[in-house]
Amino acid sequence: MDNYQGDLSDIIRASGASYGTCSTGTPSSEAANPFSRGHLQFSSDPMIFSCVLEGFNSNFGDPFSNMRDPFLHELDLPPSAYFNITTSSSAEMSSSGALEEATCFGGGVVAGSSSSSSNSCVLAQKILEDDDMRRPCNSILSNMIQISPNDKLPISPAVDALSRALKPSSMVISGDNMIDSKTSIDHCLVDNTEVQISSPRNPGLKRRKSQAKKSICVPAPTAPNSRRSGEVVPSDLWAWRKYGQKPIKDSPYPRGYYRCSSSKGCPARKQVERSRTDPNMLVITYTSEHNHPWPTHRNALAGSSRSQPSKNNNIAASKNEEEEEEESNSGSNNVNNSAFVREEEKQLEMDDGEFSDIGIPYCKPISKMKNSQQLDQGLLAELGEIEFADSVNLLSPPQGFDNQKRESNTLDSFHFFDWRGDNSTKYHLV
DNA sequence: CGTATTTGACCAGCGC
DNA sequence: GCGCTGGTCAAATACG
Repeated sequence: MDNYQGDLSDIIRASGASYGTCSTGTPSSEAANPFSRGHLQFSSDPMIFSCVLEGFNSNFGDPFSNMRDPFLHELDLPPSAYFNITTSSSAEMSSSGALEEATCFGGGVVAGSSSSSSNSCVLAQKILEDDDMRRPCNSILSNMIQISPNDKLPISPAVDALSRALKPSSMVISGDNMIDSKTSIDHCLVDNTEVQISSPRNPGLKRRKSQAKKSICVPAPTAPNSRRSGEVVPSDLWAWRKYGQKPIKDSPYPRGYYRCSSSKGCPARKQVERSRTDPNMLVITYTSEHNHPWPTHRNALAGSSRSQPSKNNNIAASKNEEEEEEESNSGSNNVNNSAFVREEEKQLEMDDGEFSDIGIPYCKPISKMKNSQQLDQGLLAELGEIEFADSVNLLSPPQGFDNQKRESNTLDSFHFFDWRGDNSTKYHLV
């Protein structure tokens, strides 16, 4: 059981602000490792994407269980390589409320197309197995690729390969042959887009003892998510309690220290600080592992951060966000879609007879779809801005947690990532 | 009143 | 050994 502590790397998240679809695949020959393979695929239509996760539990009954991304056959990836790719919209795209985002952990290939906009932003992270954690679900984010509009910087060999793989309608980011953990490239181009690579292995940051760390970089939410400081921290599935804040040398931004409050005595820590190079990005460093399963019931988060809105606050906050976004995005017409989603999710909730006891909003889990055919374009067109972010239901849970989760099945992923702000997705509430 | 956050103090690792 | 810096503790404070 300890071998599969839930962690960020256990998550697959896919979201589409406007339309999206996601399906899960069956175990392949690598079934022994439920995270052995997976990929996300975006269609050329910026409004539609799909994700296919291979090597996952077949309980989802996905008719596309045997589907494999053709790119998979072209890549020989070690099982220890993990990827996270996030594509987010440009300013123009976000102004219309559109966002594409996908995260794939667990090894394999991440494939997909960015939005049709030439200045779309892609954030990809290559995750390599940490020396200290030779387990499938414990990986270290060793590299980060951020693609943002910039046509001034020279292309580098490593991401030249990336750029070749990143086609307008289909892009593939593969593993070790692209960028390894020792990559020192800072910038390069992909389709006239700057690719910024940063590594958490900052020589200026000394390690306390020899703790394994995983660092990720996420867009900094813009909506206040913290009580006093105004600092905003994207929340995740775990409950974190802030226990300290320190100014960091050579950085104008302080670093916040958080410990897991989901379980008493959990050694998991995370540090949140703004990127020195891009204040719009947050660098989150996870230290140690959780010694407990994911919180399976809202009560398990009793000690969660106050900055994470409670159920009523969630609704209110979401409404406010929608209102704010509607105000800022004059072209957006998502109100009706939101209502539709609520009804849809209400029905799902009733069908499953769950979630009602915890009284919290949740993102529609992909596994609750009767089958992936429900994800056809027509339905998705109505779903509007729904985000398929229920990583827990989407993914096979970590080994050992499977039964527990099936029993409780009340795990809510609402807080897995609370990517608010101009370029973030929106949660739709029940 | 319970809980989360803030913040100064303290501790530990590392380089000189 | 000393100083610097990062990480943690815990009392004070704020919030619901």
